[in-house]
Amino acid sequence: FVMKYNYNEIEAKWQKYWAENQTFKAVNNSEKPKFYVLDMFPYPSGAGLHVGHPLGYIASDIYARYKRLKGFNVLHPQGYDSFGLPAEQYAIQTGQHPAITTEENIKTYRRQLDKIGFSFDWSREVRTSNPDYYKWTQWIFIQLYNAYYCKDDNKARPISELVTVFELEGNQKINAVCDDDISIFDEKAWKFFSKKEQELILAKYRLTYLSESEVNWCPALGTVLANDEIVNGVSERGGHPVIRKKMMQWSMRISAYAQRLLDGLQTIDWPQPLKDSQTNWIGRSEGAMVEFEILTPTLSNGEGVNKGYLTGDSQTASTLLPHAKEMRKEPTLEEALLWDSLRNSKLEAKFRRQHLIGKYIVDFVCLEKKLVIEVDGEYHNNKEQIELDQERTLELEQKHFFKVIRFTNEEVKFEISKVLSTIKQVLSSRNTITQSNQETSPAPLERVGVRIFTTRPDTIFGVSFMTLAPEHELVSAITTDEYREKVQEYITKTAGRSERERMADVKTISGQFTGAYAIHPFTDEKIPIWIGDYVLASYGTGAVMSVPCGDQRDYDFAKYFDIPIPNIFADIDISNEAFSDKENTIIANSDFLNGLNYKEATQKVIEQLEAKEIGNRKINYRLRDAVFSRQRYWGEPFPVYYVDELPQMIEEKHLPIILPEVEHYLPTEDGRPPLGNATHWAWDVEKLSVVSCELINNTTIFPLELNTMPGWAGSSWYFNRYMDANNLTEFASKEAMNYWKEVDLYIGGSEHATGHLLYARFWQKFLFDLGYVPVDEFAKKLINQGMILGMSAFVYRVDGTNQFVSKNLKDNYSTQSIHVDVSLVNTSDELDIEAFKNSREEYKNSEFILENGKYIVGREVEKMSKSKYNVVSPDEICEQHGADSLRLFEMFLGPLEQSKPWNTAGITGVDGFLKKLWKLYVPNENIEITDETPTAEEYKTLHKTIKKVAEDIESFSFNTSVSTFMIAVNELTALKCNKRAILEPLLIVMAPYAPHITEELWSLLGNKESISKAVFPKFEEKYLVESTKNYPVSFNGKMKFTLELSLDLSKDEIQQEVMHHPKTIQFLEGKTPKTIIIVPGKIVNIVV
RNA sequence: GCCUUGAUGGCGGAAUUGGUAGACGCGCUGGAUUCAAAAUCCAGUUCCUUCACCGGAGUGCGGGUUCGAUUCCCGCUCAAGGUACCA
Repeated sequence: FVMKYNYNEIEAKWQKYWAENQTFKAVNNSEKPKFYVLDMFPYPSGAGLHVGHPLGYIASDIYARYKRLKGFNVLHPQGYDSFGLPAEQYAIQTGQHPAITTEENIKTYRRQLDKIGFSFDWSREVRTSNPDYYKWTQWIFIQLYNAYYCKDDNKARPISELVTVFELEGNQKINAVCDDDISIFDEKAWKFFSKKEQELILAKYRLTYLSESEVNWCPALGTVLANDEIVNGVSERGGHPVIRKKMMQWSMRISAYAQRLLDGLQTIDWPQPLKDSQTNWIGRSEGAMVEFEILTPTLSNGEGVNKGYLTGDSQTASTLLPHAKEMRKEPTLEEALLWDSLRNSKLEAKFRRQHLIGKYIVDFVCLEKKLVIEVDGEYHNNKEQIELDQERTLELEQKHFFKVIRFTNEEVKFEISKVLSTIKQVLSSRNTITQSNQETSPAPLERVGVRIFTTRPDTIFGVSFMTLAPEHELVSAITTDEYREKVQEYITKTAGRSERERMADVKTISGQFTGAYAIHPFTDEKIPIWIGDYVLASYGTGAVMSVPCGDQRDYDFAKYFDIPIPNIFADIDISNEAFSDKENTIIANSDFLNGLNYKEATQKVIEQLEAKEIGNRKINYRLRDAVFSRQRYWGEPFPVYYVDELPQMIEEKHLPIILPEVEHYLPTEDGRPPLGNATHWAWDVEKLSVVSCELINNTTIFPLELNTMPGWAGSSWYFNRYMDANNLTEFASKEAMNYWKEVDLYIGGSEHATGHLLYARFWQKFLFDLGYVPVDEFAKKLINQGMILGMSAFVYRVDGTNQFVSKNLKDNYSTQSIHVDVSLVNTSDELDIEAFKNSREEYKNSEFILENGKYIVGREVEKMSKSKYNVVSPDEICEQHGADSLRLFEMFLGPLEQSKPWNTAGITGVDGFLKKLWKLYVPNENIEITDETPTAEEYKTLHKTIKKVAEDIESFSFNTSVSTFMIAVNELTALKCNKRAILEPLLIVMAPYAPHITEELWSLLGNKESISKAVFPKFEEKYLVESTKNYPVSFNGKMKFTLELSLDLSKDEIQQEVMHHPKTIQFLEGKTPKTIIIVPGKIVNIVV
């Protein structure tokens, strides 16, 4: 019986033992302190794991095992983010159900993970595609739908509270996050709104809401594409045209949490670069919102439009306005009659006639009271016309929040006094509407002005023009006839370029004057209004005040179009470029701002703007609400059905709503999402179940939502589910969550910085607001593991031949480099020529130009990927070197957070170490151990190892631990140590890194229980105390020799010893030192 | 452009509050063992000069602070990642 280090056998044995004994199962209550170590769960792709994937898992596993040894109750779970695109695409190609391929992939993943010996508690496994799991994803969605964000409390609250307030006093006092286009209404108006109108208003407050947003639709592929799947306006795959298509989609009001997401970063220990990218992504900028009044020459002749009573839709305004003028000139008899009566009666409201609202010209309107009066002609009996009128009323009421009342010609002609009294009555029931409630629009809605956001309100006197995005809604309304053609031409030109093209091409300056002018709020000067595509419609208000002296883009624009560049900075030369240094700004030529610095001037100008009610302080965020709908099959279905186009949540007790079966995984031919193919996808409100689509009658059976949720839905809360993964009645029990609270250590890739990690923080804060989770940041500490890069290998084909030339001879030829599979190359970069020839038909008859009888391949570090033939699988490493070797080697490669190339050749180092370790315990054929007292030297080695490794693990410096182990084993081998008092604790220290070999040796030493139940040895300083120090003696800071001296010596005694040393005398060459620096226990430095 | 991180032998990397630069491992060179190979063991391995000793230079580049700088400060170069006409 020979005890050999047979890693395959040993590793299989212990993996089986751990599984059978449920060694790593965590309990939800314990005397021990808790510790939660989490990995980002993987998407189980068909390709399986490569050696880069387990890097973070190994690190977290070491940490988890270490914490167990340190006496913690450790939760270390694992699961699968199993909804996703690749399975769906595979399904489209093969017809194979994504659930089946996903299941297969998970099996592969599990097998691969098990081989590496992780200490996961698999009893808590989650899969996002599992109905028991996505039931709760749907549940959270419903909670979001039923909540709004209250700015007074700075948290989410139930939407039902909002309804109560609306019923009592309307929305006038509500301070909540909502859509920009909300209007003010009182309780009477609220009651006046139809159910549908009320729902549409509530939608503007809900934390998840439907809105029309654009998607990239590729008709040829019949699918929606992500931005990065489009290159130059055509699909990356196939090069088919892509069109922008508007679709009703769910959005998440993450913008409500912008400030808290920012503030929360202060409280969590996450990597600075990651915090920085979240900070940038949220993009908070402080400044002011300012409204500039517009002079609109074309409109100034007409009635009621010169000074800002424009309510028309910019798209149609230009064509409708002349029409309205015409109608004003030639009113019908009835219109004229009513107009006179309205003016003569003592109504306190001001009416306008033939006024543009949205895309309609209404007969009479009182803007202050938001009341529209329409007089119908004789065609009102026509059925078609009635429908049109209804549509018109609906839009005016819902979109523009006007009350519409109608009279017939007959009523006006014969019963004018009754008509007037009705009008009076309605007027008195309506509150005066003067202000929109939200801070982004401080001015009355009816005023024509252009609102801009600026971070430099202090430079307002430097404004010499304004620029609007070409898509800005006011553009066509303000453009003068003189410039209309050119403006239209410019708009058409820029619309033809995609956002991407526009962004890529930042050098070309382009723009067009509109003919319109704004009025400077302080100087009353005329400011020309331009349009230019350097202004983005999607940021701020889509309009800027251009201060060429203070902003380089404005400067370049002004230079290009010969617009004046007034200088408002004291003593700054702006003849070559703009000056944008806030810190060194002193304002000049700016009336009441003269002489002030950036901060003072900003403060003062905002005060003035607020006093004049044309502007206010404003914090703007770049963060947009997140689109939450995907036109995909393999995702969570929404628990939503539609009644009269209004979304309805399915009651929580009927969840989960299970993903239906479909025949095809592509969208339907008419462009509906894949769930449009489902035959059973309708909601029966009586049976309370999903039924056949054929039964839809829109009275009791309604269509279900066809979109599915995005990939980040399931991953935004899974860390909470692990705390109580098998709970059937709650997403996790209160007790479990109060015990585990949050993740203590989260390890994963930095690529999730602005996706998963931001959304997950958002959901956690939301769940916290509603009292469902105990903390509002889900992960205390986060570490980003670096990427492991592949070492690609290349062969060099001589152009136009079937000859391949070895690396160092290739410069003599004209060659093309071709990726070659790394498995065909040995550790000395030599190509296995026979294997290469057989690898592909086209290489069969290749010839080779060798160097020294060998073919040497070229090497290059690249991302590991199948297409580069540089993938190394952990399976083959486990097979050939063992899991412990793999674990140690991955850690040994370098600092966890750095990216580094993989080179299998280096693994022999840790292989050798493990063999030496084994030999230390089993020097001959049997384990040899004594209970003798160790020597001081042996103790010293052990304790410095304990100290270093504990420090390393706690500072995530896993690579240095491995070298510490090597040093320890080398030293103890040299000492021929076989003392139990040394070798037993040493195993415990190494157990987190190399769990299998340590378990085996631990049991060979006679221990009955798993080493993972042991206690991490206590470090004792006394074993490291030294009596002497080998002092480095430096001259002018350069070390020249060392000198062994007792640590008891005083400074003076050290100086005596050093100065009398022959080497010192030699180096001094007879000179007297200027100073002698002595740091006892550290160094001696002689200055000459 | 902006933000972040980094730059140390042939390679991966170490040096924890400023105190012996290059730990540990790979690779390479030489040796032992072997018929031979693999495996194992021993020695050497920053560069320049030298047979060797001695000596000199040296942590991306240029300055500075300090008795002493890979470490702190200023200016620059390059690389990687994030982000972007963000007003």
